[in-house]
Amino acid sequence: MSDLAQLLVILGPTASGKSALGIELAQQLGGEILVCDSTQVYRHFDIGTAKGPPAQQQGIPHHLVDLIEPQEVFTAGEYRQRALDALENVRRRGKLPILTAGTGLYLRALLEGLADAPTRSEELRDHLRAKVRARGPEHLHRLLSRLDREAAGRIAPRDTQKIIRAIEIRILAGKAVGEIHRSGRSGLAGYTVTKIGLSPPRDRLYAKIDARVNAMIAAGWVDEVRTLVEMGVPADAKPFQFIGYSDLRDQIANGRPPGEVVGKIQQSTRRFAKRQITWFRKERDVHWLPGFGDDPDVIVAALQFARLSPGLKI
RNA sequence: GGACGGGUGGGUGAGUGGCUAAAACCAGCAGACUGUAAAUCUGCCGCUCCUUGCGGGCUACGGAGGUUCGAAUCCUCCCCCGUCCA
Repeated sequence: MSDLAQLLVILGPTASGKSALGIELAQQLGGEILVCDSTQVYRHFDIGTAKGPPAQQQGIPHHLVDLIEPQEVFTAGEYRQRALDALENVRRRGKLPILTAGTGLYLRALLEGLADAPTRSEELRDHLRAKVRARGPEHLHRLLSRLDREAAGRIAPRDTQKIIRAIEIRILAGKAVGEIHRSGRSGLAGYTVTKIGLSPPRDRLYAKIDARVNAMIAAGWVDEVRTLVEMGVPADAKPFQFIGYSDLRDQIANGRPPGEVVGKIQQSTRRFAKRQITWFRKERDVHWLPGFGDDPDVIVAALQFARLSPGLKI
């Protein structure tokens, strides 16, 4: 028991104040931040992914940010690997690791592990995607039915992305997805995990999101996008799929005012927040706090809860 | 004052007598998701009742009347909005 290190997780939808709370707790408890966010691992995509500028970080080290270049593809497996390393480093320094998590899949990959499935194969995927273009998504679903009936029953006929992954696993591993999943996965060992969830009221969260998008624009998001294009980041680079980036890029390319797409960006962000909420709802053992992470009451409550949790020596 | 065009569910917008609680899209809500996850996908979406059924009731297409077995759809009057002529 006393050998177990503590890991504090702060989870919640975008704009709920995870970073602010994380920094506050890190200061109070001697911690460092581990970011669990699929977008912040990309370098050069800063404003739109809400990376806190150094001034905001109060000297608290932030890990798992700016790991790769825009052209690279990142995965949950890769994240898990890097997060385990980062976690170990923080622990070794005797600091409290505080994970601020907005990407549910990555959080789960770290805490619960991933099944022993093959990594993605770009060649196979290109091939399968070509099939979809030629014959439609249903064709691919029928193919999956023949290869892995169980998976086909679970995946919607038009969910091409998940169908491709299932076929990929079946072909590369020679086994059905279900079989691989049933053989288990190994979660995070050696840590006592304490989870704090932020769940501000929906209407206030949405208002905050709208305001934050405006603030991002005011902070020079458009120039950031312009620079990315000038740097030669290809239009199909993964991070251009992140909310707002391709909208702004297209506006710039067409010589239209970026303000036109602000409403659309706010809306996409709200919908994204909703999906995060749905995901986190079923996360187990979360101590939910009904406000924003920079709300003094929430900070007090979070500190109190963190101090009570087992294994935390402060 | 006159001539046309139009007023449909939160929005846009189809629908010209029954197959219409009303297409489609958007928004919203709910959900799925073990290697692209800020991705990808699914369901619901007037109110209400229950014996949850291709079930019942109620309300609904600017307003009020009328025609009809039956009207968002036809007729009359009225009220708004747009364009044009005076």
